[in-house]
Amino acid sequence: MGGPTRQLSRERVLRAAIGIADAHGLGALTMRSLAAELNTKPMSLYHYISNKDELLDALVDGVFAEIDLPVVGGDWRTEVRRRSVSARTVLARHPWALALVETRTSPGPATLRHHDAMLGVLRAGGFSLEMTAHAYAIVDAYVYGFVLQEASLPFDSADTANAVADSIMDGFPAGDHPHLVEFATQHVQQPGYHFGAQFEFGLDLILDALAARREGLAGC
Amino acid sequence: MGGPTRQLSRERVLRAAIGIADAHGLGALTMRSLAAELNTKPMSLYHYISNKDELLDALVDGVFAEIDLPVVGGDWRTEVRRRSVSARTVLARHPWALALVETRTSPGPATLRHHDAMLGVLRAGGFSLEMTAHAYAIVDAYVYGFVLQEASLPFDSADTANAVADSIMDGFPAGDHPHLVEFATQHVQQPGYHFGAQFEFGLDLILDALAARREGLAGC
DNA sequence: CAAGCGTATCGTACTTAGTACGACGTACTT
DNA sequence: AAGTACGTCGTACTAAGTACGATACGCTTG
Repeated sequence: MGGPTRQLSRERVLRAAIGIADAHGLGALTMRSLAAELNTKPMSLYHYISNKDELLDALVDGVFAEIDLPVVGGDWRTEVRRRSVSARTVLARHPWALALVETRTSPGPATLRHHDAMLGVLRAGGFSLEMTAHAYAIVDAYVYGFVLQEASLPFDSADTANAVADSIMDGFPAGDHPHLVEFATQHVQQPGYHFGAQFEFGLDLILDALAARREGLAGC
Repeated sequence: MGGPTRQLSRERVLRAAIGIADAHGLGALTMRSLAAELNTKPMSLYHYISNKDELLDALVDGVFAEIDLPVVGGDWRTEVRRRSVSARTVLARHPWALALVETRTSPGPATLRHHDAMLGVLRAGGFSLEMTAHAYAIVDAYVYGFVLQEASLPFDSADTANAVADSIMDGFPAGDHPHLVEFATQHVQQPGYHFGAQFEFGLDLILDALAARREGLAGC
């Protein structure tokens, strides 16, 4: 876009790829669209990435790099909470990333650094190895799953929720799905409703529960 | 496969599609491969599905249909637990389903029935509308996220975990990622390790925490 | 300055996938 | 017996990934 065509670079390629995926979805990210965005031709890209799969791996790692690293010295609850909020924000900004995570199985450097920091914070916080495994699995399951739900919501705001609900309910006998109807009309379609606002409630609930079992002491 | 080519039907098409996705992944599910599996030609399929997108929608709904429906009369904790374990089992059996969930935004009949039952169980269990929203969001985030993690693990068993860990650590200065190394050697590579076994621990932790706040009473 | 070389770029074309269009056959109706 | 509707499929167009090899540009070396 504008200006003389600068030299290509792996950096520029990756940045442009993220831009396309953010703006138009993963489906719009093709070698051709990527080349066009960079004012070049598809085959020129293959000097910086060996194939599209490797490009996708790099994108995932790039997203992980955007997430706040927890600080190993600090209070475990504070650090885990901060990085979880950050992870959720970042993943919501790049909704295509989660779909990729599921397929890619070769973690990049930023991903590894991230995992290492999280494990370090939990261990330093007094969690046993086994409880560290539990805690990390639970927190990440929650974060990923929450983002996944956000991404698959058929609506963005209460406004569109209305229309969507109506269109879905069409074609079903009235009285079917009574709880869904109650939920939609009495909760989702209320003024201040915003699905995303629930994130921190659940996160704190989970962190509380983990704190209570940090060293194996039973519940309350 | 074998026998005279029976009459096609939407049922047979969907069943074959699920079979291919289970066996060889979503990527292997093409209109051509699907046609071949059914001893027919690609264009014949279009009499039963209007396009591939609609096929994918139908697949997602088919997967939801496999999940145990919670019983609205029963104890909320028992029912939510049972259906969550079932959901995790089903989604693990069809690992491609989660990737689809993220893109599809028009829920099918089985999906709606499922949501309705879950909401009903929670409401009947004494949860306020708001706490129902929280509880459902948290439980499902956990279930989805856990399955997502399982699906993206680079290994299936402790055996392969070993090899994978080694190959990943190659190319990094020794001493980098100390916590990751500790975690891998002291925990993941121990005899009985199995990531999936953590599922119920986390689920119970979350259900305990929800029970404690069911009606807004503070923590312990 | 000329010759040579490595690297970045790109033109062409092959392959796989989704699917539009319309022809064909079979079975059931009238 | 003739028509009709529906299921089937042959052909072909489009989009996308990428192999192969040619080209072009800039830097080194004699």
